[in-house]
Amino acid sequence: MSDSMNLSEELKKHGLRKTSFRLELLALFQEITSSLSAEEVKNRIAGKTDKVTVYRALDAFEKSGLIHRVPGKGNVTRYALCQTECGSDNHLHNHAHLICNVCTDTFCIEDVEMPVIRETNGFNIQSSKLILEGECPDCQK
Amino acid sequence: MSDSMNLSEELKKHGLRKTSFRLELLALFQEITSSLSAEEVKNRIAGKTDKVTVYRALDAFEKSGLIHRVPGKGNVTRYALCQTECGSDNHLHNHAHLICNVCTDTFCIEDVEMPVIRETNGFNIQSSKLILEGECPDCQK
DNA sequence: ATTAAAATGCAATTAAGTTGCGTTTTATTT
DNA sequence: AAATAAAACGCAACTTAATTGCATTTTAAT
Repeated sequence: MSDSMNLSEELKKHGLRKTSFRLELLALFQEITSSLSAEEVKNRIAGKTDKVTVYRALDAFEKSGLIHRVPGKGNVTRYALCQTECGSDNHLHNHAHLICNVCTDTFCIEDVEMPVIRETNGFNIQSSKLILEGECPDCQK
Repeated sequence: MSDSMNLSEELKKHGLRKTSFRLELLALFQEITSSLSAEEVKNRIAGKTDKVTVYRALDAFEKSGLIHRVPGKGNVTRYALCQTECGSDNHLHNHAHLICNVCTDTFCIEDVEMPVIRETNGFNIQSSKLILEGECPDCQK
């Protein structure tokens, strides 16, 4: 999405209402380069917000095409901002993900070429993810 | 692992004791072509086995190199038999996974070529997974 | 100013997985 | 075959992530 569009317009465009929490949430996703779990969101938002509100906002953001789920370590759901223009209908994320084995953060990257597979072993393939696990620059130091 | 080796020998080779539950568990993994969650294991084992026993057996099987974690839908851990010869030290699974969007089962496949990436964006990569989501042959019908 | 839908907060609940601990079973040694 | 130590098991309780129901508040449109 364009940088010229502000947070309120961005929410509105995706059919979401402008509340102080959701403005802060969108700003948070825009400023990070990686991804966030519900708990991390809760910890990074100023003021006390109920966890249910966080979960519901993440659901709403995902459904409306603002953020998408990314793979991660452990059984916690992580989300990252959609780099491409997504909507509730088109929401495709065939890109690579880098997971750091040390800090467990997940980064989306668009510049690693994805293998294109439409069919294999009788499966018809609708989407692909490439997951690369290793050490992120910060954790190598 | 060779088919000529029976279940007891297989367990012993991996430093695990022969119990009726673990024999049944190993047989179960050998007969399925896809993967299992802890709950699915519990449901498919004859007789009542405590869930803690299932979780501990899955941990032990994984650590000893009999099974490995596979990616799946939702936040549940799934396991599949190791196709290659694994041990507690060497336990590498850089292969592709097929996840069915309908039945949510995950299949490991060795015949899809994996991209080889050693380094990107400052990350050094230690392992790779390719996840292909679509519809399995059974669910297409 | 009115109003309906959306968003929030609180309490309670579910689901997956874990921990502690006492008992049973296995495999090894005598 | 008996003794023994480690491994495996079962039960109860607990933790963590996420969900549901419901009443209240806020937003945006009329």
